[in-house]
Amino acid sequence: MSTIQTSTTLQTPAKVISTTRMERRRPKLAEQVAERIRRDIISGRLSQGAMVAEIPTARRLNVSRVPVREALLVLEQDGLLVSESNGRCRVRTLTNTDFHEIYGIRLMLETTSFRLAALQHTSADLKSLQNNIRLMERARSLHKVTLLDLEFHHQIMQISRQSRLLHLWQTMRSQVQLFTAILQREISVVISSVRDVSLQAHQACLQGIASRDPDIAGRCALEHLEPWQAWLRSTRPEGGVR
Amino acid sequence: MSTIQTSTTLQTPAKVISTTRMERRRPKLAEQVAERIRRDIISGRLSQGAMVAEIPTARRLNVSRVPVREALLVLEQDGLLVSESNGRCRVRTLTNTDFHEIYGIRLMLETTSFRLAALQHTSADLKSLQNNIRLMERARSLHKVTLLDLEFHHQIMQISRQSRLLHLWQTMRSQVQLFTAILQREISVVISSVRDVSLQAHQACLQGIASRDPDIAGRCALEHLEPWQAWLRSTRPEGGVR
DNA sequence: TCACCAATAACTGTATACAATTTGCAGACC
DNA sequence: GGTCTGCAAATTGTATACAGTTATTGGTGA
Repeated sequence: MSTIQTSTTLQTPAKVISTTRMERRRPKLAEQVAERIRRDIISGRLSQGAMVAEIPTARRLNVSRVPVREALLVLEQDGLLVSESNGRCRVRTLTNTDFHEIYGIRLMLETTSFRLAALQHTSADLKSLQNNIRLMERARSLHKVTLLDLEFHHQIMQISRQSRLLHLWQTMRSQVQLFTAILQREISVVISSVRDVSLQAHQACLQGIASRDPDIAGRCALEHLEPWQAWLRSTRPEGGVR
Repeated sequence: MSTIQTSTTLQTPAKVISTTRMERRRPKLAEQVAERIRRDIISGRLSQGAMVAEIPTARRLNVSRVPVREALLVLEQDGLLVSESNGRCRVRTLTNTDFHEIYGIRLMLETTSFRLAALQHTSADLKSLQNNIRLMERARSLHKVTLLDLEFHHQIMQISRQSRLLHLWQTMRSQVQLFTAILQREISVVISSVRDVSLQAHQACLQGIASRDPDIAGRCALEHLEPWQAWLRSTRPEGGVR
């Protein structure tokens, strides 16, 4: 009993240690468990409000309770779980208010990162972003497009070179993913249109950052997220986030 | 072996369970341990770069390793500890770059909360802030002033009524406290001057929020934090945060 | 004196054990 | 039928055990 059982229906990342003697430590079980539960929540296999108990989870994944406990602690920090007063955990239920909140927080973080990126980027950074755009042009699945989109924004966070900003983003990232996944399940989206909209927006973002003007770059963040805001407002107008 | 030993030199919060059958659960050991280590770091009893190992800490606090492990996980999330590739934890060492970063993140969070507070506050909220100011007028110790200052900003976060903004603030809060504590240890400050400066700034903040204009309120956040920024720049100009 | 190596001590990662609490259910009682 | 009660099962909080890994120390040879 030492590795997560891979026989169930869920796919495994199979992140074996790269043999290239990188300074990469063997991923702790807790991390694997957290990642697995995270995927289950985002994919909807664990539905909102579902209880996530330590013992059944540990049994299901064929590990002891200790790594599960730590995983749950992390997932609670990430806002995917809420712990009740009796210590039990449930998958967080997202309301429309939560959607607005997540949107607002994301706007705050991205505006800051865009501004910093505009001030601090190197030509290599721009190339990297350009590459992401090229990859998205060729993407043929919604999943791939979604991943590349997230990666694009992550790259900009990294370009801003602020470990704490990146950290806050990582904290919110799971919720953003959950948010996106839920929306995609609710509304039927067409791959090509999503990709084209994203591409257009990303190209604008890249230009804004390249301009080295933080105000222009910051406005790009706002404009990129605006469509979501509009859609949210039309769905249910629930107090302004900004 | 079940409660944190209180015999050492460190004071204890003595947060006994309120017998008033509140829906308040008994605080877990992990939380108490985390709080204790947090205090030790902020107060400087645990110096920067010091190793915080599980077994000695568990022995010192007279608990088992499990609560300590969870506490360390939380404190790492809070940015007070960094874990090395071998799994060991050290107290984070703050450089001047970190000071700038923390200042920048705080400015981002506070600007957002000030804007939201301007839009959403009730008269009770303003009364509460006013009360904080009154208490500070009477404060006679630097410690008290510092606590009230933090409480003032915390209140504004709460007024903005965004659980995730509050959560990100809580995540950064320890580092802000550490930041402040270190500065106060480095530069000799006079109680009355700190209090007077804070009071003046807080009064301006209150007015800005009361104006219900998010732009004015946001500018208050900037102006409140500006002195720190100036001081930081004069100490060592290290790349603009904004 | 310095480099190298082995034995040992200490620490982390994970599993298991146990006590206290909570939940759920079955049957008694109104 | 509905509600109360008490027992059994499940779950959490904490402690301990054990294996594998890392740091340390002390000694040996050049």
